Amino acid sequence: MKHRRKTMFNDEYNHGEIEKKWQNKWDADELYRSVIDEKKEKHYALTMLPYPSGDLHIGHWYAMTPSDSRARYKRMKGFNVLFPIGFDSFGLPAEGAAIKNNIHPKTWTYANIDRMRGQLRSMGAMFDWKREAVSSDESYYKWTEWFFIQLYKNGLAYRKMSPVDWCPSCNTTLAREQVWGDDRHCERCDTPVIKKELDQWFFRTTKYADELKTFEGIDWPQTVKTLQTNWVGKSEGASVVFTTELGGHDMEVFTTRPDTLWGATFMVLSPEHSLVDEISSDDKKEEIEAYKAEAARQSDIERESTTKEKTGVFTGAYAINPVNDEKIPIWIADYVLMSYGTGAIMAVPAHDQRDFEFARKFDLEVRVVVQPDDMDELDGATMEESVPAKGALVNSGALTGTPGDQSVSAAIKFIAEKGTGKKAVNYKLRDWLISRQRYWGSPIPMINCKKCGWNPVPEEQLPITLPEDVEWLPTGESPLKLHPTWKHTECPECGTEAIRETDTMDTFMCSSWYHLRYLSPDYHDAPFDQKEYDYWMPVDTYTGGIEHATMHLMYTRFFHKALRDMGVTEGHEPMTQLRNQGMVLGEDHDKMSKSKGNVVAPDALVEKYGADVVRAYLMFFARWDMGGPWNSQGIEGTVRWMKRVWTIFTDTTAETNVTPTCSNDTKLALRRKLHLTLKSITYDFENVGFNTIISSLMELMNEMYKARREGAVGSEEWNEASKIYLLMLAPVAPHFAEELWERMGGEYSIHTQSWPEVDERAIVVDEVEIAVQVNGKVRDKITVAVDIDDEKVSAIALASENVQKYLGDKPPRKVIVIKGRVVNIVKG
RNA sequence: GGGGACGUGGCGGAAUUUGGCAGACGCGCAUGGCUUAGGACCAUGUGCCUUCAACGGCGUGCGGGUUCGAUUCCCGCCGUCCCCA
Repeated sequence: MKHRRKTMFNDEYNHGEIEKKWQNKWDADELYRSVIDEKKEKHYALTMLPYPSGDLHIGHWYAMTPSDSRARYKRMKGFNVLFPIGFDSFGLPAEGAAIKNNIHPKTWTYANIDRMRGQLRSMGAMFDWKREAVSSDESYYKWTEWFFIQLYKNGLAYRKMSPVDWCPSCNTTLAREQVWGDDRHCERCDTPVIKKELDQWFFRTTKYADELKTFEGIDWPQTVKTLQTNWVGKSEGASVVFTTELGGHDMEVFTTRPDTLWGATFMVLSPEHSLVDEISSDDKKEEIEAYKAEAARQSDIERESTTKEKTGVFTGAYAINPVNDEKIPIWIADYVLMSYGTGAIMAVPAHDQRDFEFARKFDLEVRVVVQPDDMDELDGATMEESVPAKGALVNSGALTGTPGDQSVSAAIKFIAEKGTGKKAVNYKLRDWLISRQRYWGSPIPMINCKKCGWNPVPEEQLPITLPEDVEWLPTGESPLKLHPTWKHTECPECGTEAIRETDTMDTFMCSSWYHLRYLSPDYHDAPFDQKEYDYWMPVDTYTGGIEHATMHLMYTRFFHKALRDMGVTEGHEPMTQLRNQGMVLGEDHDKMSKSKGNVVAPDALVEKYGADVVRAYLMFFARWDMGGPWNSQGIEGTVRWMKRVWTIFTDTTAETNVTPTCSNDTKLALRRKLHLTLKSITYDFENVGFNTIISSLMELMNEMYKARREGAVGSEEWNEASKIYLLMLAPVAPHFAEELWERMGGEYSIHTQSWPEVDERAIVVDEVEIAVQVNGKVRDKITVAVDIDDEKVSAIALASENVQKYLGDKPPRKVIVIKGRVVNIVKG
C-alpha cells in the first residue's frame, strides 16, 4: 500500500495502536482524576476553553499541548494538579448553522462537542474529564443567570437606552471590543456595523476602571498589562461647565488642559449632542439637520481622521467662557464624538491641532495663552500649527505668568473657586454591553411588568431555559421574541401579566466564570462548591491567546472583582500567572486561512506521526509566545529524534553490548551532560520555555549516542541517564515515554513518578576552557583549573604565543578576568 | 498621528536568568559509510569573505553612544507586525 510508511518508526512502534492503548488504560485507571488532597500543594493549570466550532485546529493543539506538558511536569514535581477542559458552547455560529443548514443550534453544538471531545482525547492530555463544563448545559447557564441576578442586585447591572454598534448581518448588538478595523466591521462576519438606539443591559465595568489597570501580585505579560491599561484609558484633567449666552443651558466639557481655558475661542458639540436642537438658531436648523445626517453616515474613524478636511456648522448660539466671561460661538463638527467624554469640547486652536485646523478653515480666533520657554514668542494670527507643549501662561487673566509646571493645578484651583469646574478623571473604558438579540445564549433572567418595571426572576425559578421549538425567519429577528408563549410570564412583584427579557447574554459572560464551574461541574446548590474553591483557587497558570487581552481577560477580572465585593470569591485576581502563546502560521509565513489554502490539519498529522510527535514539534519549532511558520519538513526532524530515542532504548543487538567497556571519562561526561540537561529543562519548564526543552533533550540524545559508541551501555551512568531521560520526556511525549518506560521495566505509570533531582556534584568540573581576548577579540583559548586565581590565569593568558603577537612590545594596560569565561587583555 | 513588540546564517530559532567565546538544537545542503536500492539509517562538515586555507578580515536591520568588552544597555533612523485613535 502506498501509505505503508505511515507508522512512525517500524512495526515495533505503531503510534496509532500504542497511543490508543495508553489513552484507554489511563482512562480506565482514572490516572488524571484530580481530587482535593490536603497533604499536597495544589496547582491549577488552565487553558482557555474552546468554542465547539466542529473541528480542532492546529492553534488549539498549540495552545493546549505545551500547556499540558507543563501541567504534567508540575504533577511530577509533586503538585496536585488540576488541568480541566470544557466548551464555550453558546454563540452566534450555531445560529448561523441553524439558518444555513436548517439544523437546531443545540443539535449542531452538541454534535460538534462530541466530535471535538474525540479530537481533544487524541492529544493525550491530562484533562480531568469528570470536571468538564459545557456553558450551554442548563446546569451551567442556570448559574450564569444567577450571577446576572447577583450583579443586578448589587447595582452592577443596569438598563439604559444607548446608541450601540449593531451588526446588520448578525442582527445583534456588539460590544465595543467586537467591532474591528478602520471600517468598523463585525468581528464575526466582517460586515460594517451601524449605530442604533436600543434599550440594553450593561454591566458597570467602569466602577472597576482603576482596579483593572493595576496588576499587583500577578505575573502577567507586560504586553497584556499595557493593552488593558490603554483600554481603560485613564486621563486626568478637569471638567468645566460652559453656559449658553441665552437660555442658560449647561454644557459640561472634559479637558486634560484646563490651563488653556483662556485660549478657548469657540466650543464644538458633537452633532449628536442632545442640546444641539435646543440651542441652535432657527436660520441654522436646515443646515444643521443636513450636517447631522452626513455625520451619521460616517464611521468614528473617518470622523476623527487627522488627514480629513475639517467640516462643521455654526449653531448661531454662543456660550460664555466661565474663566473670563467672554462670549464664544458654539459650532457642531463631526470630529467631536459622543462616545468620548461628554460629546462637547472647548476649542483651543492655539494649543490643539484639530481645533487649530478648524479655526483656520472657518476663520476663528487663534489666541495664544501658553508660551513655552524654549520657543520664540507665539503669534496666533500667523502661527502655522498649534503648540500643544506646556509653558508659562500668557493672556490668562489672574493666572498670567504661572509657570508651565504649575499651570494645570492653578487653573483647576481657579475654576473650583469660581464654582464652574473641578478636577476630573475621564476613562475610555465603557460599561460592558451584554444584551444580544439572539437565541443561542444564556437568557437574561429579568421580567418587565407595566406596573412594577424590571425585576429579576426569583432565584428558585432558575434556570430560565431556552425553548426548543423555535424558528428563524428571514427578518433575522430573535426567535425568542417571535416565540408565541415563552416570553409571557407573571410579575414576581404583583403577579400580573408580564414579559420576559428576550435578549440573551454576551457569551463572554459564560466564559467569565468557567474556571469556577470546573471546580464542581455537577454541584447543584451553588455555582461552585466552596470546599473546591478554597483548595484550588486561584488559577496558578493560565494559558491562551493574547487576542483576548481586552476582552475575555478583562471581563473575567471584572467578574472576579465584582464577585469578591459580594463575598462570593476571595482575593483580588482570578489568575496568578498568565502566559500567551503566539500563532502557528502557514508554511508560506502567512496567517492560516481556508482561502489561502495553507491550513495545517492536526488530525492528519496525528494519523501520520502520532500525537507525541505533533506535541513535541509544536513545542520545538518556535518560541511559544511568538509562534511562527509551520514547516512540514521540519517535523521530520522531530520524528528522527524520537526514532533515535526509540532505537537507543530498544535495540540491544549488535555493537551495543550491555557490558560497559568505556573509559571513566566517558561515563563522567555523560553524567555531567545528563544533570546539566536536567537542570536546564527544569528551569525551562518553570519558565515556560518549551523550544529549548526539546533542543536540550536532542542534545542529550546526541551525547548518549556518542557514549554508546564509546561503550557506555550497561554502566551505572548509562542506566541513570536512560531512566532520567524517559522521565524528562514523559511530559512532552506521554504515550511514547510510557511505552518505553514499561519495556524497560519501569513501575506504572511514568506519569506518577517524581521529577528527578539535579546532582550538582555531577556538573562540577575541575578544568575549564576559557577564551583569551585582546581588546575584546578572541585570540586564543586556554584550559585552566576551575578554581585558579586571577593572577595565575592572567599570567597563563599573557604567556600565550598568539596573544603576544597581538600585544606587541608594550606591557598591557589592563587585564580583566571573568572567572570561568574569559580573560580580556587591553593593549598598552 | 500615539503606544507597544520585533529585526540574528538559505530557513525555524539559541545565546535576553548576570553585558563576558554569537549562531546551541533542528530543517536544508554537502561529503563519506551502509545498502540490490534509498526520500531509511550511521558519521562528518556547513555564518559570510579572502579563487584553497586560518592562528586572517567581516559579521546579530542601519548610524551613533556607554563599556576593558554590546545580539544584550542608551539615543536617532529604517523595516515588519500588533493595539489604539
